[in-house]
Amino acid sequence: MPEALDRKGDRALYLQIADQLREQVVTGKLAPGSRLPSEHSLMAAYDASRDTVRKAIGVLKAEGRLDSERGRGVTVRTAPPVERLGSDRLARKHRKAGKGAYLADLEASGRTAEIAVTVSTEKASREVAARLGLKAGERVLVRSRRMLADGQPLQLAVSYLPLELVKGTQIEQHDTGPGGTYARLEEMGHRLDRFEERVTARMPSPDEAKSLDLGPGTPVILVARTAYAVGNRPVELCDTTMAADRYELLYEISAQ
Amino acid sequence: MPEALDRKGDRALYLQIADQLREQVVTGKLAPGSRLPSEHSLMAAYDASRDTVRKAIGVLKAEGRLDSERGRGVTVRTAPPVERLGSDRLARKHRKAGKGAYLADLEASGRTAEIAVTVSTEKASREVAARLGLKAGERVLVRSRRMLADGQPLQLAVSYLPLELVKGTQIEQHDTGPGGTYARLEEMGHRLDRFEERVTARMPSPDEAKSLDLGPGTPVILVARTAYAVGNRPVELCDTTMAADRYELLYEISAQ
DNA sequence: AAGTGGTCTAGACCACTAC
DNA sequence: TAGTGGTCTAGACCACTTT
Repeated sequence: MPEALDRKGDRALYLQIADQLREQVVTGKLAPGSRLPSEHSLMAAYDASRDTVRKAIGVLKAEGRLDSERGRGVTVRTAPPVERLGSDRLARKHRKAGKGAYLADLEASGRTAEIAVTVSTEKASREVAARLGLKAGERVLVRSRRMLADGQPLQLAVSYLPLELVKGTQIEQHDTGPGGTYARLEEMGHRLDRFEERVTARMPSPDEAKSLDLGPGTPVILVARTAYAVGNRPVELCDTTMAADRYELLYEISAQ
Repeated sequence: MPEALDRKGDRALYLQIADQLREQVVTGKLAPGSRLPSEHSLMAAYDASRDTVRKAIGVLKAEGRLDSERGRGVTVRTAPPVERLGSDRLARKHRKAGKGAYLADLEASGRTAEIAVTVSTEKASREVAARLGLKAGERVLVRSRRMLADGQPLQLAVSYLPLELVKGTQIEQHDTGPGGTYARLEEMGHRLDRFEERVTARMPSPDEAKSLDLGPGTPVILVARTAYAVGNRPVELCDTTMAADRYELLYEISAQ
């Protein structure tokens, strides 16, 4: 089955083996969910040492193509279902009456959704202060959320609001009520005008990987949102960390 | 310097070493650009084998925190400059007269920019046909670009346009002229209405890593854009692949 | 009990960089 | 030339899953 390896050339043995395995994965010859031959078989098939075979497998794990489990073997990773997150999710008219948009959308698609919330206050870091237009050291309300769908974690979100703005309001509670934080802000007279989202991606820290249950080779998408009230005052930040293989963000842009 | 390792516990030695090195990197005790002790020194410091030390370093390379070069040593990766890509880059009024927006923006910031373009025609794949509202097998014009700034590759972009729409126009040329493809389309009567961008991220293929000159542990951001003319007809696709550590996308969203 | 992947060691040779 | 990281091997023990 394996093609011949070039043992004299420049390209490392383990990279050549990785190339051959990758080829079989991307062409579907090794179907998603199927098992690879054991390390022992691959050693024999390629006449290579165990370390060399393991290194080849490690390359494909780092690319997010393979998973391995002790005692079970190495399998081709299956693509998880993808959430499409439209930019209209922030529109006023889409603010769900009953629960937050996250819960409503997911349960509409027939899945169980959970959110774990912790609320606290702290002094604004230099970065948070700058983004909210506060003086460093002013206090902010911090709402941390971990969202799950069907038991699987999908995203982590941390919101920051000027404490002076939200003290004594329902935004300090675990449940911010129908329509969520944004609905409460508007009721208080802070009519929202626009949102700004900055998007990038990177590899997760071990903590993030654990709490999002990320496989190796899975990056995270970072969305840093600022909500501006009419008059251009920033009233909320929301930094979201999501599993890149489980999300697709959709933005509409006018040509004007 | 190194703290004691737990040689009995559950956590693997190489992970404990990785933890200690990571701590030094994130706190800045090991500054960006600085060199780590050699593998030999680390072996002695931690009383571990070379493979174990190398595995610890490998963990941090996969996280995008360290780089290594044969003969030179292991260094803390320095953050590259970040391009901010605003969604207003697509607005009609921002269409630069002289050259494409990419070149104009970069040279305005005092850097040298290059684009390598190849143009061809091919039969639309099932996916491209679906996105462009064509029948599978209809021909499309394919424009592939590789953009560099100061010699460093920043992004790869592939555009697809219905051939029937652009046959015999300047869009088939390497240089599409002032204002680029979108300006030509509008001159031809296809007034643009809106763009849709779908954003996600994943680890690069080896080919992508090579042509974007990506270090290990650096994901790519994928932006799949569809340009719609008035009347909701899709007239162009543009799929962009960019180095995640060199880009930040900025979107403005109305609260309405 | 047998088979799987996970960790760790020791040693060898090589290619590259810096001096 | 000395020192660095890159590759490859061989063998050992362990933790876990499957049968």
